[in-house]
Amino acid sequence: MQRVTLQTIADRVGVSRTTVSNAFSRPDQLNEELRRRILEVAGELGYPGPHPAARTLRRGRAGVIGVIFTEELSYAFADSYAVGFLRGLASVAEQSGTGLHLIGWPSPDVAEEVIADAVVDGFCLFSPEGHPLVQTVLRRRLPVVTVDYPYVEGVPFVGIEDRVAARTAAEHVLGLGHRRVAVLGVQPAPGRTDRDWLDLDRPGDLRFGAGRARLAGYRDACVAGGLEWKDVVLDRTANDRELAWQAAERVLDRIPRPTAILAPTDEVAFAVLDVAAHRGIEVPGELSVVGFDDVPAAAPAGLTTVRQPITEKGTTAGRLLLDPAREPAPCVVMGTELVVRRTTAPPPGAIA
Amino acid sequence: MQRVTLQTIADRVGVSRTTVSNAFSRPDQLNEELRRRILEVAGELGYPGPHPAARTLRRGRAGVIGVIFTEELSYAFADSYAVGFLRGLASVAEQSGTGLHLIGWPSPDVAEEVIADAVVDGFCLFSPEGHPLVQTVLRRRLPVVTVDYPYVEGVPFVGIEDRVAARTAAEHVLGLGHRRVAVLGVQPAPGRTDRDWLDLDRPGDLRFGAGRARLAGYRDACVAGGLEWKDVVLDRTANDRELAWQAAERVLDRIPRPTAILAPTDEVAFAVLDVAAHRGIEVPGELSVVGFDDVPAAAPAGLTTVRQPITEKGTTAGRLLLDPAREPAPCVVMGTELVVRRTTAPPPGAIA
DNA sequence: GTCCCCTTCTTAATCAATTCAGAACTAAGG
DNA sequence: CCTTAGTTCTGAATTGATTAAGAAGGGGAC
Repeated sequence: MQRVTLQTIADRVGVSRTTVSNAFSRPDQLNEELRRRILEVAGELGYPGPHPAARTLRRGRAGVIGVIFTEELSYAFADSYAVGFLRGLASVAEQSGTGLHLIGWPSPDVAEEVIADAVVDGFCLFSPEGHPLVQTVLRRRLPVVTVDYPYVEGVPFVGIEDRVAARTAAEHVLGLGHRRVAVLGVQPAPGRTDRDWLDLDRPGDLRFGAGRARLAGYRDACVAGGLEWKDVVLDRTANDRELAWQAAERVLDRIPRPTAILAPTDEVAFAVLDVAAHRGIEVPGELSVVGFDDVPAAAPAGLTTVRQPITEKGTTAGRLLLDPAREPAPCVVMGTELVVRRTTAPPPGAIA
Repeated sequence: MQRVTLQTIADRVGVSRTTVSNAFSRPDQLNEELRRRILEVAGELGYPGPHPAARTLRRGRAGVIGVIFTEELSYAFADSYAVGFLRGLASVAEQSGTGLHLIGWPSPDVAEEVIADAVVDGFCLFSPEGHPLVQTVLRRRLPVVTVDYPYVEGVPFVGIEDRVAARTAAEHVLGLGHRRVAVLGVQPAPGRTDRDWLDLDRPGDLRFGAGRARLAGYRDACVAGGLEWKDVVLDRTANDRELAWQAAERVLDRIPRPTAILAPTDEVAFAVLDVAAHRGIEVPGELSVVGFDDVPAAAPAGLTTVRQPITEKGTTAGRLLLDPAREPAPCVVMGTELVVRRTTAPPPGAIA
């Protein structure tokens, strides 16, 4: 059984391949009556429609943009921040009939292959933790926009001032009078690295984006507030419920216990709140907690956090990708805002 | 400036196009030294690698599967059930280097076009509410698996026994002694239909899948339990925070107030719990609530609900799609389980 | 010396469409 | 009657690769 192509139909109807193509793609180019006959024959033969790959090849447009994650795809869906971003991106993409091709990172090799093989019109690098595959992506010479990290000269960018934003969060807590402060850092998913990225003075590395920047912001505020950075309780975790829970336990078991915890993401902050509830530690009476992102669940939970325009980041990235390229490459830095809710208060024993 | 293709490189190096192709795709087919030279020239010329569309065309394999949603993509990311499913699907897809092409449904026309134009090796129809685009999808004559709804003869299927599962949920509540029961139904996103789908005796329609089945299950239990179906408070909502909230308000404002609410999804159940909390209605003292799905947030919230294997549905669907086709088309019906937690109890005034 | 195989490379066909330039014909305007 | 325009269709070129078949050359076995 031979495959059914435009030619098959053309032969059957007795017209040229061009005419059949027009019947599908440019109805105004042929007689309505003939077109009906062609479509009818196509139906009889079970023609699946013009072959998308052939069409893409000839037209030079795929109608799809690739979204690349630093982590496994499953992780992307598990994280509210990522989900919110995708929501924004999807909403502008679907307006122009553009699909999303999601690309995860099961292993560097596979990712590299998938990126090289993706039938797309452009890429969105969504990488809160920086992205080691930037070069692979740039090699494709397609429009690209990076989100959060890394910032690459000449490549459109969307992000926030992580360091500054983190600093305001820390200042809020210090301003309330806290002196025993703990800071949690996110690192890329477990096993991704064994280097001591908590060392903020080590030169930059694409792999550690927002996480390190936020950490640096916390330090800025602590140092400015008269705390020794080495006295601040420091621990690391990943943006993963299980690991965050463990980190929260470690920090809350410290003696003396910190009176405030700065979490690098809301997900981590929730883990801290859960552990505190389990331990019977009162929030904010005995413990203040600050998150980062202001994911949808933060408001109902009463979490004090730094709001960033999650969905808007997505829509902006989408527009940058779909709009005709501009010079110079746009670099959009969005605003953030500290949202004080019910998980922060003066430390116990403070004068009210 | 001419585009750089295999031919450009071939001419420059002085070899045939085939050899250059082999340098990229079949390294064992040529001399290592020559290969190095070819790649070097490719680098100098800024060759972006073999064109994916051309490659796909020739090879007949895209390395991508399309996932089609009944609703807008943004909605897909907002719903924990969908997210969980995608997580499962993504995990098996990425193992075989297969990408996911997500296709939403901004409007029927656009969706139709996107489906026709998607460069994919198969489709997964993810449609808790049934899917009017099945025909469009089948026309592509690619492997397909439908999830939840609809079941199409000859097409692999993954789902659960929604009606039976819903029935056990209702039986649980009735068994506790509740007689004033309210049932909420999900319908597709607002504006998708104006037909009275709450009429369970109306003949089936692809558009109304799990929602109606669950509703029917609730009715089964009520009728069997000696309640008149017309005495059961019935309201409709969509699987959307805002609309669910409004529906919950309507139902809780009824006089006499229902003592138990059966929600068609956990998302809707959460809305009911929120409204109850706002109204100062005690759960489960004054009101019992049952959800459906057992999304991750259900456990911490203590929600009594029907568990279905969300992520496993995704992995199963993925395997069905990627594995060589089998005859007859597999039809996987997965198990469900009532999980009783802290949102259900006997009605107020019942004998303890 | 001949035969056979292996490695390395080339030629030509193929994948399934789109698009540009132009042909054939009809209809209208002057 | 000639010109111009408009509609409808065709032929050939083009998109950028992969692949099967085959040629050229070298080396080893007999």
